[in-house]
Amino acid sequence: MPRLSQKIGVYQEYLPHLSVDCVVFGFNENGLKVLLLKMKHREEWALPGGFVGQDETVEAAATRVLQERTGLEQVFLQQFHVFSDPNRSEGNSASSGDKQAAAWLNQRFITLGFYALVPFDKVKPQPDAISEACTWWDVEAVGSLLIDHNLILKKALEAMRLQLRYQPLGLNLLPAKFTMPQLQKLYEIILGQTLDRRNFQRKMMDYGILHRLEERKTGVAHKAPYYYKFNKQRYKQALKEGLEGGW
Amino acid sequence: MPRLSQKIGVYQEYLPHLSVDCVVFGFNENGLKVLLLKMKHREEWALPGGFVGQDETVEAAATRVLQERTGLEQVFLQQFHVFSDPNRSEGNSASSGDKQAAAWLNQRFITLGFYALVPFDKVKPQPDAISEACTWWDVEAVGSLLIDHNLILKKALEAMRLQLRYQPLGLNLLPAKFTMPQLQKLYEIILGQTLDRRNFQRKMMDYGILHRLEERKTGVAHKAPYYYKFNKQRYKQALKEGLEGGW
DNA sequence: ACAAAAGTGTTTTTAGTACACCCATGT
DNA sequence: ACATGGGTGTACTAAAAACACTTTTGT
Repeated sequence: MPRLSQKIGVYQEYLPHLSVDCVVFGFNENGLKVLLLKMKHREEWALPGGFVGQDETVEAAATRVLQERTGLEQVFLQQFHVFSDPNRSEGNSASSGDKQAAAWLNQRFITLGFYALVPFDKVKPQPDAISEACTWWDVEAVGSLLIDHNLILKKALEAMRLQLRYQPLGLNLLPAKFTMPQLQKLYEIILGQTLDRRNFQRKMMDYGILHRLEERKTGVAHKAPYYYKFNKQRYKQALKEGLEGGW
Repeated sequence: MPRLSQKIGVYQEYLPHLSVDCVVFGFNENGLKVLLLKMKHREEWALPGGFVGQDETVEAAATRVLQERTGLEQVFLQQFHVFSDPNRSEGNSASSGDKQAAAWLNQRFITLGFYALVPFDKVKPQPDAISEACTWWDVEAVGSLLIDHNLILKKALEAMRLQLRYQPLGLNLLPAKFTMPQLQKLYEIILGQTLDRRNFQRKMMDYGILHRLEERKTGVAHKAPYYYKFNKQRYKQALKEGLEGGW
């Protein structure tokens, strides 16, 4: 394990040995998506990540990473696990022309896993300096990722599913106005099971976190569904106090 | 914020800026207890904590801390939150005769919160080098703790309560043989509410994680309760797969 | 014998599931 | 007009909560 002299170029502004990795979930008609980066000179894709400033909270660091990759200021962020296997980056030594960068990147890193729920359409994916691409991937279609990022993704999904049991979800994944079938599809995809349309609607309405608009969706075949909005006050209250009942 | 030269005496074996704090819960007749340390030259009590070895997982670090403070090898440990406010140790500069120690302790620390569930009677509380006492405190009677340790304790309780909704609990807090009223009291204390004795018993038995012994408690007034044991196989299975129903 | 605590059983209520019916819209 | 998807209501079922009764033991 290489030891690290703390002051190496621009990296001195960060805490050594510590990184954040963000599992950014988005949602569109085709399912649940996750934002991935294609590193230069590498086959694998990776989760967007970054480091923690000397004077920054880990949440702020994750928010900053998210802002840089998605352009979004306000995101729903959730810590879910710390990954600290000393060999987690095994066989992934960074080889860069920049010696400082290589020294920094070859440290042992303990990474803090965050997951984020973001509105798919509002995201403008931006690669970072060491990446050549940044795009959405269908969660089902994700291949082999950098180091332990597959594990991090798996844990993020588990954490999100668990959270869905007792917290509302959707405010940060759906547009401001959305239809009930959209919301249902989101739940089905996250939970990995189909749900009864009619029971779903009733249960959601019973939670009291939704408000139905007069407006209906236009330009659709068949009966036009209503639009709904979240009642943000009740939604936030439910985030704190929890919902009852599971799926 | 003081910068840190990494190599300072014995501390070079640890990762800088990173600590673990353990909220160790125990349980006896009088309620839920938490293990606290009284620091030398300080008024406040503190959670047992430590640092992460250069080549150690954070779980191993927490386990090591637990082993040192309680003598226990096998403990139930759970990551629950990362505390990273840059000002969390505000007004708590360490003043030690040992300059190296002071420099180390005055770094900014991001701390990883763990909670542990341990068998109260089996614990032999051991103060560490910088503490003058290590004892159990009733969770309800805990006063003002060092830096943000009150917050860490509060979050640990919340995390434990949440986990109780979908996971079994008690194997690591109760003796091998225990009575149903004991188990119920544990649940009541953790949940902060009273439960119906009869419904509780039925629900617990329906989970299928308990096995009733022939033996009954002796030397008690009134009708003697049976002893129960956990079925460890089913218990561990339930830990993974979850229990249904909340409280 | 009686008060207190424990074990077992039943009723009531609530929440979850399954399903039937009607409505609206584009083809 | 009809196929498809959306909205509403009702019956059925399982689980949770409330409650009654009996048993045991020390005083």
